[in-house]
Amino acid sequence: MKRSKKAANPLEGLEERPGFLIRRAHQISQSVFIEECGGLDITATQFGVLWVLSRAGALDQIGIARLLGFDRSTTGLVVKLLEDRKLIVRAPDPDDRRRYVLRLTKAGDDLRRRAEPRVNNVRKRLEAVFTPAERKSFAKLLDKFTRSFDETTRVPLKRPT
Amino acid sequence: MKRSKKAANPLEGLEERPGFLIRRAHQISQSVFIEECGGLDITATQFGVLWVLSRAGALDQIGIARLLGFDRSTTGLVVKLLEDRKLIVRAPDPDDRRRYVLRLTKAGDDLRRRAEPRVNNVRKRLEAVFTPAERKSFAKLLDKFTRSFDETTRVPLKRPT
DNA sequence: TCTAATTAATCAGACGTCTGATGATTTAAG
DNA sequence: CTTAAATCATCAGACGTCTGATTAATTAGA
Repeated sequence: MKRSKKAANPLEGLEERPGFLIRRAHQISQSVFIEECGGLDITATQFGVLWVLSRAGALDQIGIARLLGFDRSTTGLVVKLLEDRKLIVRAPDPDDRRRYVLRLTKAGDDLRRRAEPRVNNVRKRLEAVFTPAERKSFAKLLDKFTRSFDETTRVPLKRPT
Repeated sequence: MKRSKKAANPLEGLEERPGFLIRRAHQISQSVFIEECGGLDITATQFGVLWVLSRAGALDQIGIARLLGFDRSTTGLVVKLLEDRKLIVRAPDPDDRRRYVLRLTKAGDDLRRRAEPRVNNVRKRLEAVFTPAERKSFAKLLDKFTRSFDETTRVPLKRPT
């Protein structure tokens, strides 16, 4: 009997590695977002900033980073992009001259409002592959996973519980 | 009774959005990888290429992309990087002049071998937050999720089952 | 008070990722 | 055989992401 040098599946075990699967899941969720929000010319990251500003009111860059778990540098770049597109405005904070206070403009809030239903659609599409029980379990496990590592990241998430 | 304009948690619901949690999980898994493999100067993506070449033997860029689910352009850039570092070599395929056949060099395989235990450690660390049952469930759900969307991605994964 | 640690923002540099386009080659259809 | 479609590689351009450094401002400690 011949011993085949390469097994039928040379990549055995790949589909069990959490790192690999998470990367793939992220790739998928990004592409569904782009698909759904294509016409609006907005990315998931950018929407996150608009969304958090509409929910939390005025914030500085670090505030946004803490709520969304973005890196400080990343946040700075995204904010600059949104400011250039006049979707947000920056004003120096009179009480702390290191800071700039960010707010949504009318255009920014309009875009956020138009995007919101599409973003909900993204969620629906992503969750559609699961049964209700699976959906719940998936969210719970992801939540546990991310919370467990929160403190080890450069920007620990500021969240309840 | 006062109705407060902003709830205690203005970001309610964020931690249930799969897109958000997946992004965060990816961020975490990347940073654990870097932490663990820091000294070796290799990223998860680069390791993926070394790993797949050691498992599947010689491949062209598209072959790698299909096995790992990388974009063609991404693969091209990563391959170039590894080639510059002399971890892989490219040779024109005599049977198809559009292709280049990629192989690990000795240095590339050495690096892969040194990285492997650390990569296993990454996995252990990521999974350590779960009970065995949760671990299994998490992998299963991620697998179902990624498989379900496979065909909608630019590079559908070539995998068994 | 004066210094030291902390914090906000920014920048340079590197890598990953995708889109859309192009050129070269191979394969399939007439 | 010749043309059209598919395939591989590559490039330009854009955005996201992180690291490490710097500058400016605030806060805490001696």
